[in-house]
Amino acid sequence: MTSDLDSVFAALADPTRRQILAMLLEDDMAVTDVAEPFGMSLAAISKHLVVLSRAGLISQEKRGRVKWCKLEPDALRDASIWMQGFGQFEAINLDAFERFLEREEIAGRTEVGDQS
Amino acid sequence: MTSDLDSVFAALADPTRRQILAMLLEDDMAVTDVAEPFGMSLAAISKHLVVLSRAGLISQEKRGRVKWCKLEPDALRDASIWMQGFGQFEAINLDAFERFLEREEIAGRTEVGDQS
DNA sequence: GGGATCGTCAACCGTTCGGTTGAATATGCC
DNA sequence: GGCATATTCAACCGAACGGTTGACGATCCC
Repeated sequence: MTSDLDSVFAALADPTRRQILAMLLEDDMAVTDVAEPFGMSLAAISKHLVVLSRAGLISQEKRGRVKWCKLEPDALRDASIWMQGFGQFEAINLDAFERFLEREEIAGRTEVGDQS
Repeated sequence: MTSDLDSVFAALADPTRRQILAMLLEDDMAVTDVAEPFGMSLAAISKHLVVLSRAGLISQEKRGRVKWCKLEPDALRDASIWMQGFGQFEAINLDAFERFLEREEIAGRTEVGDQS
């Protein structure tokens, strides 16, 4: 739900967003601090954070007037499982991968008749 | 180069393309056969294949008049390493991940002054 | 209350994306 | 040669993306 592959991969496809994730790997950060290293408006960063948030890759909690951003690495779990099914880079839970493919196929089929 | 994270993740962000990859997991396929299960024009599938090809996720070899599509799972390697650095889902080569982050950061910086 | 700070909203802009259709280019086969 | 098959090209379309700017709403603090 929160972390479907479409939104997760789309979120990861932007280098700014990947860099934000890498920054959050170190520690939680306020939006303004996230924006600081980028030569980009705060609004732009805010939008990137929305994308990451919708993909489930981060969570945001407002404390006072500052909104703290926190990495949510679990959202990468399904995506990672999906990818690992393709390469045999390391030992993989092939079972999980196959279940995942099935789930996605079903999701794809239901989507067709279910554009809300 | 061929498999930078931008293009790989962008390619994976589309469910049609992920399904194509899953199909190619079974066997190499001709373009027409790839297109068959999708309710979509051949031209659309052809474009998807270009995207996958540019991302390095598949290779295409023309034999006669039919062009065979082959999965190239190695292209997922870097992306997989990148992702695994975030979650501690399984035992990971953290070293590889850190080197990767650095490489990406450098690439990001050079891109700025280098829009050809 | 009032000014500064934090963050988002809304409108806009140019580009890319995912799809279509119709024409064009190979190639295979009789 | 000539027709069928396989695939791409080119032009077009609407929607989504990534960014900007300026106004706005909260919150902190004096």
